[in-house]
Amino acid sequence: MSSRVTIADVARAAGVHPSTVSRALNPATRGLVTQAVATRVAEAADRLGWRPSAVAAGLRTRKSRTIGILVPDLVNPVFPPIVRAAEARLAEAGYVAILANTDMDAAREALLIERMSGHLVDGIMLASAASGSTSLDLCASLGIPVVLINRRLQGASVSVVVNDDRHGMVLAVNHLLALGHRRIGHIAGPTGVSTAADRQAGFLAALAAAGLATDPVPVVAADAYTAAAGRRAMDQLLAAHPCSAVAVANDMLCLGVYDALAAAGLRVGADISVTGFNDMPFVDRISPALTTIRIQHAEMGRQAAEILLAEMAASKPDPREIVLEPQLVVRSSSAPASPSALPWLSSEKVRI
Amino acid sequence: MSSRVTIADVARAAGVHPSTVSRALNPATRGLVTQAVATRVAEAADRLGWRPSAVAAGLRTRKSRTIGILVPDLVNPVFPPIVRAAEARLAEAGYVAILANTDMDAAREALLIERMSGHLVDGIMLASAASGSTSLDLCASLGIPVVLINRRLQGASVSVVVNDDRHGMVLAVNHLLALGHRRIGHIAGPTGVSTAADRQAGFLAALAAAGLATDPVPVVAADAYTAAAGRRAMDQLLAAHPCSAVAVANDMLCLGVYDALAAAGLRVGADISVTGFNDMPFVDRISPALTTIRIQHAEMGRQAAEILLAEMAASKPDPREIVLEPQLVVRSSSAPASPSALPWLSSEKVRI
DNA sequence: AGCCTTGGTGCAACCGATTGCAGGCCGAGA
DNA sequence: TCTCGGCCTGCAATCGGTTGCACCAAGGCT
Repeated sequence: MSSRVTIADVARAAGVHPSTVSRALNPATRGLVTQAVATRVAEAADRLGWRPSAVAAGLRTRKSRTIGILVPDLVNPVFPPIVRAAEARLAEAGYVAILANTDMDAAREALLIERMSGHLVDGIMLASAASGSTSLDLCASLGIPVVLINRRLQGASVSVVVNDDRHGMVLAVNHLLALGHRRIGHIAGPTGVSTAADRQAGFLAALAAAGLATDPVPVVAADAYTAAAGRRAMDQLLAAHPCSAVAVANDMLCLGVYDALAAAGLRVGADISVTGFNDMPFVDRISPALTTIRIQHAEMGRQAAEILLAEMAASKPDPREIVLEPQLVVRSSSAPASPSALPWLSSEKVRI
Repeated sequence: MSSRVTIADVARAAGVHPSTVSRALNPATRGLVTQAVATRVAEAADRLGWRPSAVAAGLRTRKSRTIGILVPDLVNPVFPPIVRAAEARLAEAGYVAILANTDMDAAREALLIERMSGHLVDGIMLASAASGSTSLDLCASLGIPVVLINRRLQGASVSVVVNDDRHGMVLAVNHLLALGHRRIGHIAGPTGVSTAADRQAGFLAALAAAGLATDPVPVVAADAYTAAAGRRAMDQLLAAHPCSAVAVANDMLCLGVYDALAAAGLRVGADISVTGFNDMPFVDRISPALTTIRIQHAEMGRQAAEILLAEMAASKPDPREIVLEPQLVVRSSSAPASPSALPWLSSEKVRI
């Protein structure tokens, strides 16, 4: 009971050598032994209740069938679907996932990577890597394949799975344009983050394509992807750039944007239109329901797992880049622009 | 570069035997070697860039400094805070967490547990164990300490960390009573789940304590903790038990309850009051903001980790039961009962 | 018939750290 | 000065599979 059943026990029971048991029990090497022996061994194994020791095998093979997943903060609703899907795909392939939260702390991240390396993880999925992070170098020096999720990183020669953030924002802005809006503001994400940069680029490109002036640039950058930052940014935008619609870089920011607009006495979806980005859970339940850009979160996790599995099987690095297409989801926070409904916009003229 | 630095390399560099290196590098055994040797070894170790191999150590010690966390579905917003807090506490103690989703599938759960056992997990945290599951027996036979989170299990002799569900529901009902409601319904969770049973018990107890009749019992059980199930249950409740307030067993159910009430033309927080349970993220953002019972999710994860750490250190099982206190959070979905605002309640009389 | 190939199995080293046991050295007590 | 005990350190076995290599038997080929 207390002592584990080993292949030596199985070997004794089946009357063969331990190495034969190993070969018979491992699907990859089963072909090396006679069919008859294989079945005899298999039967002895489960009669004795043998269970493979991933640890022992890992020590010898230097592979643990384990992969590490690093997210900044699992409580951020963006990550659970990613982790979920990745874990599902990995489990299918016989892998287990080690999860850890980095809290966006570089030192902590490095520590976690080293610890995971001690557990011989075969690969690491890095979600929302911070720019300027040395984690990639660390993984490289440890010889661990990496795949970045959600955020791209400058000049990184590793595989990435990201959303087409630029195009997503173009979809949002075009939607607002189609509703007749001409004065559209943008609340950007924190600087140094690829999602923020790409979405802002999409915003400007869409305005330019529509022939709308972007001088002064009606953009305010939030300092984090949080509701509080969204509120502050929207307050600034209201003061600096009167507009009838605002394309926001992130759903979480929108919560704060809603607050700022409510405080300013503006009705979202009536006096002013708002679009978000991510389609995180429950934004269809807030009031008014948020028009936003849906990201294929689960698909991101799945693809990342797929890439890592391929990369671990292959011997060469061969970094790939998967860009997933986002989708516009129209709800009630965006509505046609109607000049009469926007008295605050004409305040300048009124003053004359 | 490719070959890992081992204690043998360090031993050579420091001019001592590998076993001495092991003792010098392991904090627990450092006292066995001379101070001078310890520092010489430590210095050689980090000059060479030695990193401990948890796998090799684990093979020998039969401890992996790894624990498994099993949740039904990470996407359910209840779990991320639990997992997050547990992982944080475990990381502090030098452990890593293996996460897996069971999908409420018993076979899958068993497979995952066996796989984790192969990775020599030192303990397992089981969130929302299904009743009638054999997982506990499996863990026992594998000799793995377990702690249950969120849901209790009948006659299980393992540690648990749960919320005081009964008391939480009493808080909700008392709140509704204080608002003047006398006809209060209950939408219960799926049968066989401890949270559902305990909350329903709390509901009935609170009504009884207030001297209100519970015959017929104004309860409808949802068949799952989902919005869709909530909607169906509310439709049934509306048909069977006219009431001015409904205490719902779970926030997710409330989303469906809101839908059902909207479809029936009833305004939540005006025509009818609703209370939820869990205080999951963003229910303060839905319209109307949900009055609910806050559970200490993070604390649950932290305590579970704490128990597991203690249990692994000790040699005896000593199962503990931690019951955390919930808290009423009043928002806009609950309001004073005013007969005039509830014409639909008096429909029977109107018909006369 | 003799030789070579091929398939199947056994042998033993190996992955990297841990630990019980033995032995050496040194200081203290007789 | 001799002995005993304690403190360090070295030795080697061990954890449980994996795998390169050797070996053997059987079958095919000339």
